[in-house]
Amino acid sequence: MVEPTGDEAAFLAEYDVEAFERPSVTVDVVILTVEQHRLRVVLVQRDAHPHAGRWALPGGFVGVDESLESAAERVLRDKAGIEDVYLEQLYTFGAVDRDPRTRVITVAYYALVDAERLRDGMGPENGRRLAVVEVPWEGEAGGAVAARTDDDQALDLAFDHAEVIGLAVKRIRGKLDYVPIGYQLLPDEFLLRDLQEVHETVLGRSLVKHSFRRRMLGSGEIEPTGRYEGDVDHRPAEFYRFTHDGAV
Amino acid sequence: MVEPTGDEAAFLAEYDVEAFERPSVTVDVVILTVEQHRLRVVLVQRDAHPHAGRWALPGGFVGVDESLESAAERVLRDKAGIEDVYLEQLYTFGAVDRDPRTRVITVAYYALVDAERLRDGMGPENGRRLAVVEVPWEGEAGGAVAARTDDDQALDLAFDHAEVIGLAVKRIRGKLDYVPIGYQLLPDEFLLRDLQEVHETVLGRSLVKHSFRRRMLGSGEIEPTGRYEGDVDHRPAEFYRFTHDGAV
DNA sequence: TGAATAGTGTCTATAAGACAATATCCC
DNA sequence: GGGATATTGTCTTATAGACACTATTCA
Repeated sequence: MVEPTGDEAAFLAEYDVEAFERPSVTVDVVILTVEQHRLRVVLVQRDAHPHAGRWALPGGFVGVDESLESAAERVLRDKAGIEDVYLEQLYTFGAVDRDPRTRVITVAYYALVDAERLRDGMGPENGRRLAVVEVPWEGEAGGAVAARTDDDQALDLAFDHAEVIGLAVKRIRGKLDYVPIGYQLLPDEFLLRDLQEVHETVLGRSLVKHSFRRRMLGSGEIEPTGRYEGDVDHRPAEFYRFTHDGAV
Repeated sequence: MVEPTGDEAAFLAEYDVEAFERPSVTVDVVILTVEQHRLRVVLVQRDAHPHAGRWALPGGFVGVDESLESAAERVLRDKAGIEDVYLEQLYTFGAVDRDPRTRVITVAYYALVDAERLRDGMGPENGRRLAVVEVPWEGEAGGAVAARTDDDQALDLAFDHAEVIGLAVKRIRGKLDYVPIGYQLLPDEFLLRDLQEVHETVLGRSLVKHSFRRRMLGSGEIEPTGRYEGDVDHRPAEFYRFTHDGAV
């Protein structure tokens, strides 16, 4: 430890004039889920300028006494009413003019949530909705995506959020192949058919059933529960659960 | 466009009290290279508190009128004397206490550079050096790494930079398998032996020669030049170059 | 029995590791 | 020729797609 004066002087010397004016820092969260074979994202409608009326990712400013992850968790809790979900940092967007008001750097996170946990309060009457994500590119090409209503009406996205959501899609497409993240989008017990549907929806392409089963069962990431679906007019499928062994 | 007053009012309303005090934002760049079968990183010695004397990643504050990427390029130019290199954003570190002076959020980037371009001015007498990165984990497990001199002396790393460098190693280990980034660490023309050495050094494990050749040649990412090494006491190897076709 | 979906067998193609052979240079 | 490294051949194993077959439920 050194005397405060020296500390301060050294700090100011390093902190050059150009940087004296500080950018604002926000977090934006791409909350993704899969429902009805469609990839969906939570959007909130802006009521203030700029981009009033457009749809944006839930976000908020980062307080000086909270970590980035805490800020993202706060946004999830306050703006989407969910807690304890898979949450990862995505990318930090820092173009100078991305917010017309002032310089705002945003640290984007993405969350994966079981659709059942997002049911409540997601109607447009609350100024938020679960929009359909339309991905105009294949594989992991990347790029902006579009948001639509269930009736296929286009939703105007605010700021650079079309790019942010696009990057989240690209990221999870890449991760799906080697990290067991599919179970974040499903309830605790699920059918292999459901898991395959989630994978197909995220990847945007169909998968070969037998290969998919072989890989999932051979990975040790899932295990049969011994319980079977009922009330169907065909052979009932078995429920599986994630072991969480392969993930740790 | 709306009248400035309304704009300002709406902005302030959104910008709640907690966030009034803004964090500082910096960029830190993990400049990696491979030399003598060792992974290396550019470090600069701190002369001011905190962590005076310790070794840190080159970094700097982000100006309010420059993008994050521009800031990272400025750091590369000013603190390492290099330009036009492979540069990608790595992760944003935002723990509340990661800098004891004040709240500093840092956006980390990593750069991959051919060792030949880093030769000049990298002696410790300039307060910078090309340190050896020692990775204590296998595969993509991740975690902090250590920095050492060529004589195996440990170098104290400042702040959370051991974690930052570790994440950069994890990231490029993951990317190496499906993105042609090896050529960023080599001159324009190279031997397959050199490319394999770079891959082995980055991955921290040895590779099977025949399989490596098959994969690289079959990928279409590299092509033979027709030129061969000389002055060796064995069969000379052919030089190859990257096609840049597979990358675009 | 027929419709529908679950779950399995098997063949082929592809990619990687193991092992070995051949090629080319210098001494 | 002998030593050293480059380059190629071939066998085996593992994995994924293609295709087909069996299993189970309900109407």
